[in-house]
Amino acid sequence: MAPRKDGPTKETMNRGAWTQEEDQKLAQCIQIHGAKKWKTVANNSGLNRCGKSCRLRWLNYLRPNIKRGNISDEEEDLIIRLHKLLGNRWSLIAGRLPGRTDNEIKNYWNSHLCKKASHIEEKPETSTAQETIAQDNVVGDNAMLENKDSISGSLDSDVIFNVNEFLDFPTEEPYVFDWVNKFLEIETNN
DNA sequence: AACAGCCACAACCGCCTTAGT
DNA sequence: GACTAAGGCGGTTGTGGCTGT
Repeated sequence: MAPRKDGPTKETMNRGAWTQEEDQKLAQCIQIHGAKKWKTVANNSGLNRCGKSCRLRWLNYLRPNIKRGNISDEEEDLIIRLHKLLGNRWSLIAGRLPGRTDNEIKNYWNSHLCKKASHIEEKPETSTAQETIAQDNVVGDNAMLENKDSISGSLDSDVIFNVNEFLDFPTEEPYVFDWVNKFLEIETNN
């Protein structure tokens, strides 16, 4: 590692909850520099925050089209199913839920659904074939993701499906639940 | 009213990946 | 190809608010 340039250090960096004023400054700076160059944004915003912190604040709270709170039953169900399929890949799961962030889903999972899901696990009679399929595919998830440019199937499962269909659906509202329905159809057709 | 315990959520930390030189 | 900085992600922690005693 090269020696660090002078600048705000961990000790001098502003930390903790964001104020309205900071949010405004950040939003203005992102308008100018874009929501990508976080180092530049952090340096030019006048905020004594690191790029990571700015990024997180923008992605989770200031970004347009963010939905806050009130996760619907449908969304909850979708999260549970996606989690079965993808595991703790929060950003991927969030990508299937328009307006929701990975942090929000992660928090929601840890505080609400974790117990709920484990409770469901304890009742094997309620688990369905599609859940079994999902479990199988979680195992091969990494490999599948690496090959997501090609049509691939699960190695150990009888079920063959197109990874692109699972990961590259449009995230506009009506399509999201179609995606789940499509997923469920696999089980129905078996 | 005061306190303790619990819960939800915002933010930070550390690791890994990617892009640039 | 090696190295560095920055971005991205998931895990974890800190804290404020709520509820029960």
